[in-house]
Amino acid sequence: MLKGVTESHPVRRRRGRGARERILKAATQLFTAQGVNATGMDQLSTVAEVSKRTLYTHFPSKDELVGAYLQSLVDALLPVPPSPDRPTPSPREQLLAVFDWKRPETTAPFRGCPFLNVSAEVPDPGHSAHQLAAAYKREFARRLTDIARQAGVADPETLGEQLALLFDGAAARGTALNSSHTAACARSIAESLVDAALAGVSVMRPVTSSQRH
Amino acid sequence: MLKGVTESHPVRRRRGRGARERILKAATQLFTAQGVNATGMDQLSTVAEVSKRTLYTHFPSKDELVGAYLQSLVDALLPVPPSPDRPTPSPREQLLAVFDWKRPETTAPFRGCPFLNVSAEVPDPGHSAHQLAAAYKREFARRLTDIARQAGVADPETLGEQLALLFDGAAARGTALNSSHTAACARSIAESLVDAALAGVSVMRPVTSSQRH
DNA sequence: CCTTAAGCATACCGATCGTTTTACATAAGC
DNA sequence: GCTTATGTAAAACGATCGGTATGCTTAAGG
Repeated sequence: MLKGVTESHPVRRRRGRGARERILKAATQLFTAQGVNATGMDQLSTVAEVSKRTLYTHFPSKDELVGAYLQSLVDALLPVPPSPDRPTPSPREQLLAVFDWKRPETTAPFRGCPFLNVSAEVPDPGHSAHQLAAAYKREFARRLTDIARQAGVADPETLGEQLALLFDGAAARGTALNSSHTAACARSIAESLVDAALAGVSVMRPVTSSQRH
Repeated sequence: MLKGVTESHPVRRRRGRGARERILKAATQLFTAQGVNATGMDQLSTVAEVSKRTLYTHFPSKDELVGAYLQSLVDALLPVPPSPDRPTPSPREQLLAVFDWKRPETTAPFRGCPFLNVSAEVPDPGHSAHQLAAAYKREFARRLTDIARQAGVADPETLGEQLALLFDGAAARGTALNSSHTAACARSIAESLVDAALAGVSVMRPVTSSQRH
């Protein structure tokens, strides 16, 4: 249906040199929205406007494409620790920022965290995708721990792990209930945990200007 | 390999009338341990020691078997609200009991909550399995809310939703990290939430003997 | 320009999936 | 003990999966 003008190869115009970027972009869209198992390589090549041949020259297997997809998400989704050269919000704001979700304007079903979804979709703990997801989840908690530690929290490891667990709860429950309202619930719990942890800081070191907003 | 004595049909002995129970038992084991997508009907019939013919006479499709599997889990996993005829632990213990996980003695990978896993495995929110999981998750929170309400908590809906979110966080994070240690982290948060909510009760109604342990 | 690296369409492969079919066997209840 | 509902083994179906092969086309850089 809606075939091109002639009958040889005119359906899809050649798109030039940016095949790899289009593939990764399509993988991000489809894997995130549908999951990795429900997304076939045929659909992926169609959405990316790339031939399967080109697809497999850039990524020799689906597993490798999934790996590249997850790797590309790491840089985009991990909370960044405060750095001296960049103006940073308060530690409280940094820790709570992970609960401020912006839903895309689409009507697509809500799927909370791609890494959690991959963990459930690929049951084998030895699979590269599962291990990448586990590594991300550990790193996610570590970043939060670093922020908490730099803020002078007494037990930053516990707070980081607690906030990460709250995030995962909001994400997983949001996926199950097809809603993002869970983030607000998680954030309210996180606020009390962060405030309680931050309340103990002032007795250890004086309150700085960036302490509380 | 390891075929029977003769060469016609002697491999598996006939098991008699309990086919449906064996099927559901095998489905519970395999779907929970491997996920629904990674479990094929062939493996299922083998583990259940049931022919595929019998399998399909009892459950006309895999979707229906998945539905029966999820339905059988509902009764087994939902926390029960306190009833006057049965001796019940304190509300605090009831609410926190959902975080006491008993890992099976196997070396199988840990997969936190079957309903969360199904939600991630079946992305389509309109699919029966996804909707069954969503219904369970809502009912799970409602049961916790009921317990909290009967305990006289000021805002039982919020507490129920918070505890459900903590549970889901521990389950999802446990699946990703292949560990059940997340339950302890969730429980510690839950304890402070429950204790804080329960602390406001005594001013409204006198503390009963079952109030706190 | 013109070469050539890169991309194109499409048919096909073997494997596996859920499901059906065929022909046969036996446990359970009267 | 006979009947029959219930069970069995195994092959095969069509669909779909990840992945490959073939042959051709074109955009991009010197």
